Amino acid sequence: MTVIESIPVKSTVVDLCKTRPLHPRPDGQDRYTISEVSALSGLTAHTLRWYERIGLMPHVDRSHTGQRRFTNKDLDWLAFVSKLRLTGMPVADMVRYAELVREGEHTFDARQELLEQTRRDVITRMAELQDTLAVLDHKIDFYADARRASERA
Amino acid sequence: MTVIESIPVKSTVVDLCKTRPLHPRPDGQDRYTISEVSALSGLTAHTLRWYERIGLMPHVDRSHTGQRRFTNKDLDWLAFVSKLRLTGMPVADMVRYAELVREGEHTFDARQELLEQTRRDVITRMAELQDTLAVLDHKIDFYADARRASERA
DNA sequence: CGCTTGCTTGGAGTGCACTCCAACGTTCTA
DNA sequence: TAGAACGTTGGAGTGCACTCCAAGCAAGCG
Repeated sequence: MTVIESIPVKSTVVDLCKTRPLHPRPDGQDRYTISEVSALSGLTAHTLRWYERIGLMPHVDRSHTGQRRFTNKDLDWLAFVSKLRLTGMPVADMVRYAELVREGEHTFDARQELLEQTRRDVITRMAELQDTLAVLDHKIDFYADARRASERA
Repeated sequence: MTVIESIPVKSTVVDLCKTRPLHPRPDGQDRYTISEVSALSGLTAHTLRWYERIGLMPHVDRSHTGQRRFTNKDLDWLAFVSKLRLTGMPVADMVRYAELVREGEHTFDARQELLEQTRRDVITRMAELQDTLAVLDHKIDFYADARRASERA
């Protein structure tokens, strides 16, 4: 009951590059409206515009009337950004990373360092969560025991 | 290099109840000022007052002039609350839990359910973090490879 | 063509969890 | 007993990450 479930560790080798449809449309016909991207990415249209404004998106292509048309590349970037958000990385740091990407290949080292720091933060956070699990289980057991005792009475 | 370090799983049996000084002062002489509690708990004095105001602390004892005097019991509660914070539980939910505690033993079931939901959330979050780790490692490896390639050149 | 739905903008608003302020009273140390 | 350091309050302010608004074009359908 108290046993800590081992988190199923995904196979480390990335084997999903071909197994799921990476892009709804093939390159060349990849011009998505903001609401399509919203549905695909899980981010609201508001958030997509805001990401662009703060520099977390490279400038998005526009139709002849000025409406946004996102590409497959934009979709990939948003997927990566969403992963970074899940790590708990602050938006300001993600903007910093986006700037480094814009600056070109000479920023590879800085980008690697940023990601390695993020990785360390994730490891730390996982250890914290593991600790809280022990406390939670301890309390849950206490209440479960109390229930059993009262049922016997 | 890409291998996911297994998070050291703490022994589940709680063996720390006696091994570290649980309370700086023995019961009976346990009257701590707010700044002492701040130092002991890692929470600021501001936050301690705020916790009391919103009902996340039971009402704290006062000196004859109205200054707060915290007890060992208060310290224990704060330690538990800090653990709950680390789970990512919103403050509003922690206040709900505190209310249940104030209402007495007939809320054991509700408290257990609240903690079990929190436990599920923690497990989910850990899985998310594990996923981000795979993406992070993938990118880090890419940059490391690029560096090795440029060094050979 | 008209209608509905969608997209545009700058700027303002929201919710959370603190964090700080002013103006004062208390406690400790020399 | 002076002075520094600490404590009190209600209420206002901060930083983050969105989230929404109004007013006005744009796009797709019968």
